[in-house]
Amino acid sequence: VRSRQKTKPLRRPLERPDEAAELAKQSPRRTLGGARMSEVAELAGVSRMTVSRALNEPEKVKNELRERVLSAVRDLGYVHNHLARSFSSQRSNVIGLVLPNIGNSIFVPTIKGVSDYLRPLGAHLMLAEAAHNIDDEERAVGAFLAQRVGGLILHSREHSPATLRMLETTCVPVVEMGDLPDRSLDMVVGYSNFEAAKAMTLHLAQRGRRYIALATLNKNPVVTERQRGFLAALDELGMANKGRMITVTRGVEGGANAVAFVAEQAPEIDALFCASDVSAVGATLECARRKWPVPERLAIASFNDLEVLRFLTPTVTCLRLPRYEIGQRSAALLMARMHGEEVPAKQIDLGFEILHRGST
Amino acid sequence: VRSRQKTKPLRRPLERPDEAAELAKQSPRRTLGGARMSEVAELAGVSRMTVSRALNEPEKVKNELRERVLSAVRDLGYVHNHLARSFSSQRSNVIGLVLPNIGNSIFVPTIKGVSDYLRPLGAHLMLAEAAHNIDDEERAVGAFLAQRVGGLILHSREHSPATLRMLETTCVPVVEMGDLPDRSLDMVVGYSNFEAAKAMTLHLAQRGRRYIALATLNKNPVVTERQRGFLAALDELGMANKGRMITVTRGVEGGANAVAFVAEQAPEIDALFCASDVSAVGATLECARRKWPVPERLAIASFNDLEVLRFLTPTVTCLRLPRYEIGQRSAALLMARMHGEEVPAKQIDLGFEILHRGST
DNA sequence: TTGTAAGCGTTATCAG
DNA sequence: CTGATAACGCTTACAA
Repeated sequence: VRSRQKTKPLRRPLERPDEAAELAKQSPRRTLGGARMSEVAELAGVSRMTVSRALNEPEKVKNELRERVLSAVRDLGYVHNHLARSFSSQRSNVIGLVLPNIGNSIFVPTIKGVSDYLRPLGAHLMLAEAAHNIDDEERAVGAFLAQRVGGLILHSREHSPATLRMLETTCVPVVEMGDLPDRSLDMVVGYSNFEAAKAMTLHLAQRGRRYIALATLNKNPVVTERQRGFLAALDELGMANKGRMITVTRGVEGGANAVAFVAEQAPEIDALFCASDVSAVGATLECARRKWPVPERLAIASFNDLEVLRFLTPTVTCLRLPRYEIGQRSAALLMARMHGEEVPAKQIDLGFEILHRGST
Repeated sequence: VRSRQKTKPLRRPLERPDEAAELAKQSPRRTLGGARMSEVAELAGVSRMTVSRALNEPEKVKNELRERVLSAVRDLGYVHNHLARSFSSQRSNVIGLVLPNIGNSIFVPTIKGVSDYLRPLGAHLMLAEAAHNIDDEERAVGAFLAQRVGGLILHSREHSPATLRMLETTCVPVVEMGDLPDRSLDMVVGYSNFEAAKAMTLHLAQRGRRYIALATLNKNPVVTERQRGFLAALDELGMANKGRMITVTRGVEGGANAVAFVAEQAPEIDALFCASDVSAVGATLECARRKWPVPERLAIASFNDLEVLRFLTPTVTCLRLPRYEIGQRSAALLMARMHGEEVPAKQIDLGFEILHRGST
């Protein structure tokens, strides 16, 4: 509780020392914080603007004054109010990241990539979830725009008309993480699910596999692209009628079930391409349980590069996807835009790599 | 670009239609967004306050007016400015979560728990990383306080003096996620690493294991507690001289190395308690590679309940830790505090559970 | 139930 | 390089 001097304080200062506690109980808690910039200015014997400059553009303030300001900041334990700054400057250093599912570890490297890029720039990250559906995304985007974030990263390809309208009218820079090539809002960073799936399918064929199965989750845009890539590869190989697509549930279990399906319903299949999160782990372990030699009886390939895959027996071939880099580059593009820089490429394809290992 | 009416506009409106683009190039991009509340008010033929009420406390506005306001909001594509709201009301609906390492999937359920709790309340989540060190935490906390978050969740036990001071002077509600019991800043949610480690060690002894090794990462407060629990159990069993503590590197590899260590340096060991992230996976796979029967040659227990553990051969015994619940409860406590509610328990022990499976 | 005026703490702008 | 002042867009407090 600090004393203020105002001619006519509408929000009067507290009179009694215990009044603070009472107030806190009555009304929602406040984010007051400690000293204000004007108090720092007073203590340092300068104007608020000099304090503001000393904090934001130190080089524009003479050494002596800057020292005095910074020491006043320390003495008062002043914490620069970025909320007021954003409000006043109409410019925010917070960005919003919308992910399909915060609970999916697959996105961890991406979040980390974003976070690592933002930190040294003094920017901050807000996280929201849009459970793989357009309306949730609309809510998340709306909430972020309400918070007046300086930029947005969306991990999705589809947006509701209302989302598009909001994005358009607010002119907030947006980066989409997603499949490439893509008709984009503005900037996109990602890799091609089509090309990646195709490349891995070709790899399996090249390793002598004749009957390849693709295991995916229920249809969604990403799954569709991977299926297209898979089919395109088979087509190119003249093996169109030898492919099979199966749908699995999420998790390790899904992969195990896929192997069970092969055993029971489609014994001709000699390669399983697991294009859904951790299913390759389940598939490999299930083969071990059934004492199926991998890759002789069933070759296994994974879409996602999980650390465990390197430690299974046999080690599992997978795609290395640029998940961390996607986070980094998205953040970089966004920050560049937010600082008004020219952004050269509008679509950045970060590619992928096949890590050939024991399972194929 | 919208027109404004001011008697003396310091920040003058744009005159030419292409001026916006020019401005955007010169100066950092702005978060302007579309219409303002006063424009909504004008269109609806009411005062700003009525718009504000219609948005924040709809029940306090007569039906007809509310309809008119909401329809004006739609027509203008107005997005409520929470930045200005927070600034004006000195109250924020954003909370900050500081994690030791955003890149560690272990924290995913916790983030998800926080996020799931906040979403229906219309609150938002900012994420920061404090690479297991006190100075980084200080920076993260400082940044969050600068953003005037309404509350803070810290995943750590130790704080720098400057952090403590900031927290104290700003009076922001804080929840710590961490070890229990703990001398806390304010509120703590977690489980006891000591008790969990002790319980699992007792379990291993009960399963007939005589020489138990504990594999941990390099010393940190959590590791220390787990080691204490391990030693306490051995002590209680009169097996104090039969225990062994080994340090491993992060990742699957660490667990594999632990098994190699047992094979080469300490063959008497018949149980390995992996108290560091995914090391139990590595240990189990390495035993398979060496054709060591588990649990006969080496029993394996894990501290963390990873999904894969249920699918390895044998399935791996582990602790179920309340990671998701910790996120939820932390958020719940924090929101309660932020709304000025009485918070009954200051320390919430969410306990743990031993999931007894094939590896022991 | 609705409206009026002051105020939140900073920065943009312009003058010195 | 520094300072005075208005403005940012909303909410609080109070009056009608």
